[in-house]
Amino acid sequence: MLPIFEKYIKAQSTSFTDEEIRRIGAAAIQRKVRKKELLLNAGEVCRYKMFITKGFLRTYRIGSDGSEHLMQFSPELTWTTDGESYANRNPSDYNIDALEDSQLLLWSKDSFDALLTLIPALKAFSDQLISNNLHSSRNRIYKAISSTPEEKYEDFIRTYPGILLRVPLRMVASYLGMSVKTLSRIRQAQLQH
Amino acid sequence: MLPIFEKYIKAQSTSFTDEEIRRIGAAAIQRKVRKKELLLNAGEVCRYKMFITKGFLRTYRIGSDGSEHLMQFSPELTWTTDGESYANRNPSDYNIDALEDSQLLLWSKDSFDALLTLIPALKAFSDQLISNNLHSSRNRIYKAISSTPEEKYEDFIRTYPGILLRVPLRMVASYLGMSVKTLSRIRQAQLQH
DNA sequence: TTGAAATCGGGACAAATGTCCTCTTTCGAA
DNA sequence: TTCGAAAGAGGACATTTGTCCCGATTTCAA
Repeated sequence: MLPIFEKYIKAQSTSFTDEEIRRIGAAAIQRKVRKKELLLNAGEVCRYKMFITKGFLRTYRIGSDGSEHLMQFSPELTWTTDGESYANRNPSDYNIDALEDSQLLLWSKDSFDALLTLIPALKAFSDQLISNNLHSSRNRIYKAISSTPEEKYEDFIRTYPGILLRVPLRMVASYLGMSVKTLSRIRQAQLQH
Repeated sequence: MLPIFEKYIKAQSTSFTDEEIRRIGAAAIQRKVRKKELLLNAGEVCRYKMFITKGFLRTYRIGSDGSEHLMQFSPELTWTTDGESYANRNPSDYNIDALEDSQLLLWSKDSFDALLTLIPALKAFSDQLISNNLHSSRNRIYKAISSTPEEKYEDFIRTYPGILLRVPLRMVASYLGMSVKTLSRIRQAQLQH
């Protein structure tokens, strides 16, 4: 798993020395999970920042009526955590589980914080990830309040090509905030062309 | 304006020395704007971080069909900018204008960046603001994909009491991603209780 | 002060969306 | 392999939501 992570880091930023990359990787816990395995249970504190070297995770929340609402897809070579719970050691509102057998690197807050002070380039990289995250969250809000279901679906397949092939439609519908029925109607209408 | 800002900063964080607060304030440009005045025009680069000492701003985006979509309300004692445009000096997709006569403090990226390196407490404070922003954005996404219009409205008046009294209903409807008609129906139904 | 524009509620109607159901196919665990 | 569960399409129907009107009131700028 570490070679995958190292290759990813080098592709993302040229600011790291090889020694720094080695230290970051050395601080990680390696973990393999099977499909459907739970990595974070709502109510628990999210103790780790996670990097997915292989596989596919999702982050979702259970509504008061018991329904699942999918907040995030996390394919390989992306990061995930509940930042709020991780930073403040609060119980999380979210669940994270594996949609496919996956391989992960985990950093506890203590060890990651130590790396951040030790390696300024990591702090800059982490800030950049947060900034990107904020930007894409704003875009998602904009689409959620401004687009029709058709537009949301088209935007989804444009922005995340490939995800559609890996997850059930009901998860895409949940992510987009519409019923499976609406999504399947849209797809049916598009077959007419 | 500066005394208001200084009082705000002291209330938010005890990590600043008086001298640091003075320097931060000294780097700001003071600006007064009249209601309806435009502070950022879509297509322009957002050159400033803004702090509202008095008044009320909004951030919105114009859809391809010409409709306004309200992304953010910014009352007094809050910050606003288009972070994406500000950080990368890209043309912005957003407009920012004044909903009331307002008084602002503006920092250009160059002068704010200088402050960030000079004053570590400011970097920590700024990181905290971004973290809060990301957290509330996630919550807004969750509500957008999981709540009925009624729930969105009730959550809005719970989360932002007071805003409803200061802005036209159509802006609240736009912020929540529903038509004015739907919002007015919900309000009508609530009068029955 | 006055006239134009904006706000907001309401009615009527059409369109979109959700729920509930069935049926078929696929998937997954024993 | 086999059996039960999940996925996904589709029909029927009710509900919700949006659009297009109108009219009364308020707001704003000349």
